[in-house]
Amino acid sequence: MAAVSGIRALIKVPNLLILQQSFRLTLLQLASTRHCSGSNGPKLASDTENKSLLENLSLLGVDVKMVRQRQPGVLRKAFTNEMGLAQFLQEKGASRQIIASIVSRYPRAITRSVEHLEQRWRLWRNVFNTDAEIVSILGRSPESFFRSSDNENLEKNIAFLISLGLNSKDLHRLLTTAPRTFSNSLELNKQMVEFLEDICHELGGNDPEQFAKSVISKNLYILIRSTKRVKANIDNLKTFLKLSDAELLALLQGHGADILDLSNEYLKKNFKNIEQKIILLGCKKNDMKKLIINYPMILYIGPSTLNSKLDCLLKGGITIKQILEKPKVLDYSKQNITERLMELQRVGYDFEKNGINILDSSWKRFAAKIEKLSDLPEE
DNA sequence: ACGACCGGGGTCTGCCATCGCG
DNA sequence: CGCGATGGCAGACCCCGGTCGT
Repeated sequence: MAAVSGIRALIKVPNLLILQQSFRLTLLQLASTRHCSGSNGPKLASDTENKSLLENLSLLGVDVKMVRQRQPGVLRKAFTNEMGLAQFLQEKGASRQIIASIVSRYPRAITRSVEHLEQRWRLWRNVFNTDAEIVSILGRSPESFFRSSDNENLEKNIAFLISLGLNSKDLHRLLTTAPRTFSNSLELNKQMVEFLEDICHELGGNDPEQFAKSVISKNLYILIRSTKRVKANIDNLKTFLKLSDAELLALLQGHGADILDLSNEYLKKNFKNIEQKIILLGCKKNDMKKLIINYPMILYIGPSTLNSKLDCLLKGGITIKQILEKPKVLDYSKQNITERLMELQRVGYDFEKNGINILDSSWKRFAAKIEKLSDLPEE
């Protein structure tokens, strides 16, 4: 123990002095030289936290309690690069608060060298136009950027995704929406793509590559789901609805892609709920198939939300038959539906005569319509 | 001029489990 | 064993407007 404290003291003293004088650059260099030793010596002190590190983190405004809770091992490391990281991020335009928040939420970030960070940043910049975009994603999800230290893998991933035919706009949306995709191992991403291609093949599709690409661009989360989950959902859809191969393929290529990443239990639960609810409302079991094929996103809506939307529509004078014909009206929030129904009632809108398409339009169009109806003399 | 049809766009992490390695 | 890397999970919609046929 004594020997270890000695080593700690050697590191600690210069750090403190330099910090007090605010010579950040010097500290940075010091930090990176500390890195090079790559020693595992501190094993001896595996139960002790690095005091100078703790001090640095406090200076940066990091929530040390959170760090301790998330990745306690990081605090015991002798060699870290918190100041280098902080400076790096600051130069990219991150505020002090953002930096503190990033380190608090993903402490391992401070183990990356500046060279590593620069390389990784460059790779991300292949997809993003500005540093600010990247900073905003790091603020949102530090883990996505820092969890992997394998830059080569990242580079290969980007190349792989491009090779699938995804253009730069797709790539941009993908990395913005599901940044974790890029930290997956290349192998994992390949597995999902191959899985999708196999599905297409099995269902008699003639362009598996196009199919995979289409599913990915429609469901940007698909690559961060397990093939196990996606497979179970596909199997369940097929069984529940007794779909033919061609029907299933069409569903998956269309809006059905979105529901593949629901958790298996949630999908089942929602399916059962829809079935129960519409039977309660006097529909037949085979209305389900048409309903879901026409509007797969209904499976996305949880039981309480869906039921209250339906009740709301029914109470507003719309029939379940009309809803089955135009299920897309369920796309809108309950709030939105309620407000529209009130407006429509005010102007005496006749759903039986005019249908319910008015509910499936933008507010702008809706308001214009209402205005026109209000101006019209009552008959 | 109007409305039905249809597709697209936004948005999504933070935690735990497991494995391999030194 | 402890750590880093990686896989996997639960969570649970909403809104807009181009276009084309009439």
